[in-house]
Amino acid sequence: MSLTFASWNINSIRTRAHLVKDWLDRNEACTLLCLQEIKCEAHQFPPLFEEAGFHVAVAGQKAYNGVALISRAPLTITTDHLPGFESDEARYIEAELDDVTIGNLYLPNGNSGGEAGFAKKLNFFDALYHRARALQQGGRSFAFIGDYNVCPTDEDYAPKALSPDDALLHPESRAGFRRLLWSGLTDALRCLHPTGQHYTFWDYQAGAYQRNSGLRIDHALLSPRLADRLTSFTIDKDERGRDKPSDHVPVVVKLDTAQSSHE
DNA sequence: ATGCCATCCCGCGGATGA
Repeated sequence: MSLTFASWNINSIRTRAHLVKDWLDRNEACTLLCLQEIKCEAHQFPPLFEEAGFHVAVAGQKAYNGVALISRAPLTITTDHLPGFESDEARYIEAELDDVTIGNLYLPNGNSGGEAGFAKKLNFFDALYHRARALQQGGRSFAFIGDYNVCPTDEDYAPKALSPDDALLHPESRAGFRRLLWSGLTDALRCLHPTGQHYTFWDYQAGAYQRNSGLRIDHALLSPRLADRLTSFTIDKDERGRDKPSDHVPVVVKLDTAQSSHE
């Protein structure tokens, strides 16, 4: 069957629960929404989604980070942390939806905390690579979607939107992303739109959105069989223009019906 | 120019974000 799923760094779900609910109501084809930076613990997650019939799974923590899944279909949670990422920070939750495994991730920014902070970012990339290998070896179709906090190439950020030494541009950050591609994953946006500016984040400061001074940092990486089913990747840029928006916008992946195997 | 803006915390300014 076809499958549509999405990712949105919401920058506090308690502040923007109504925006998410409105978005879900206008995007009925979206089966699963992956959220990052919910910035609360599970018991603080707004109840309106479950009250409206959605299935909700939360890996939360106080004040910072936190990821969640909001689904129209029942989910099986496989893990609420990324194996091999040695941290208590809530940055990963993974679920099975039919025959597809979805990993929802919030990668460390890497600009704070000095060398240890940047090492944490690289550690997450390394753990994600090993998670990909494990899922591949288990024969699973999977997608890693979320806020990767990396601009993969110079085409993925507006001139002067970041300082040249920013952790989002660091060669080792980009190498971590490329290593996932080399393991066989497909960058869904670049598969369909090989060139051009396709930003997913605009800073709150200095009129970045009005100047289109953005970044492409929210990505979906697809395993080979899912990449074969990819039909569209859309960036819901209009959400950035709403009242009190997140600084990120939703990205939506559509997959066609799986082909049945012959012989 | 490392601020501009926005979130969180049992706040009264600081850490974090990217």
